[in-house]
Amino acid sequence: MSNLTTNFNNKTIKYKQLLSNFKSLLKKNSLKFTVQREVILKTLYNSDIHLTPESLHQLIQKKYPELKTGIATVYRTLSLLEESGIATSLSFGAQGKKYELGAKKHHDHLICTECGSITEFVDEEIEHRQQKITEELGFKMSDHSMQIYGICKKCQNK
Amino acid sequence: MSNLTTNFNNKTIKYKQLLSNFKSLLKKNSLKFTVQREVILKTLYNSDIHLTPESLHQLIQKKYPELKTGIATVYRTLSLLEESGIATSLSFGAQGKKYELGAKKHHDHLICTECGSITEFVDEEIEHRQQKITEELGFKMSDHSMQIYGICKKCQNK
DNA sequence: ATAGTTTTTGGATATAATTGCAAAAAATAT
DNA sequence: ATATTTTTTGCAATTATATCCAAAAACTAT
Repeated sequence: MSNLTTNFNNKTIKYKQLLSNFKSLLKKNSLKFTVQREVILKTLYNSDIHLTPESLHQLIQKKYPELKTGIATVYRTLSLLEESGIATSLSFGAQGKKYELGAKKHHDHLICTECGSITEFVDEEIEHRQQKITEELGFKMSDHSMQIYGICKKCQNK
Repeated sequence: MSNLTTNFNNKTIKYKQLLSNFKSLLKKNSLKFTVQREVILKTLYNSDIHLTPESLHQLIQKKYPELKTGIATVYRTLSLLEESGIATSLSFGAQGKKYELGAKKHHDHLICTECGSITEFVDEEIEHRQQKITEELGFKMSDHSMQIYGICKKCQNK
């Protein structure tokens, strides 16, 4: 499975800092810093909504048409970002996956199964428990992801 | 590919009970009870490992060749089972999805990124917090999923 | 049991995601 | 700077997953 090495953890971060983290991650794993990878990272950073690989690809094609970035590269880079903990993906069953930078600050997700909206939240207590549980089981945690599915307030009032 | 699963707190329900739940769910939603749906449920029930749609399909074809169950039906039924909370899927990035019956008792997952093994666990405190958080946010929770990624004990000692 | 209605099915088709490969770009060595 | 090595890229091919549709099966009402 994944064999990437990472060493920084995720806090709210300026793009410059993020980029520098990304670069050192690449170097550490003998990967190359390419203009496509940068553009993908930057576009994700500048988007405040969760993007699908497809929509991210379209955004990039429109903004940087001269690059002719292929969809395969978008998929590959998103996987890379996810494996290294820089981005996170949310599963939407039939509707595919959506990505976001996980670099802001760690948080979990409430997903409305009616309208697809995503609400983020952080709960220290849960984070704590997770740490404790993994320790008890002799597991060395590197990452986690949690989603709660249900119906949001708006959709309940319809 | 590794596959061992450890169950803690495994309150397995009887197949008869599960089947009856499934039937009433179908009726409630004006869906029909078909032999294909039963075979898929039963095969999932009888497997103690997490199955991909593809491997589930192969198992069924081998055991019930006269049914000529199509892969599309397997996918459709798995989605149905997941939506209704009877089964859960775990994402494995490039390696696709794996399904299990969620009917035993709710649990979360520790996934080893080294060997791919899955360990299940339940933590009441986390379950509690989840409930509380969703209530506070006016959300009506129907389901949730949590995965912790890291390195398992075995793989650490290599 | 039979006929009428509704839903599901398998197969084909369409879309999403991944992978192989030769050419191109990036890093390294000279 | 240029040549050599390593990795990435885009495209095409493949595999995974979802959807369309006509025929078949399940249910309902007689």
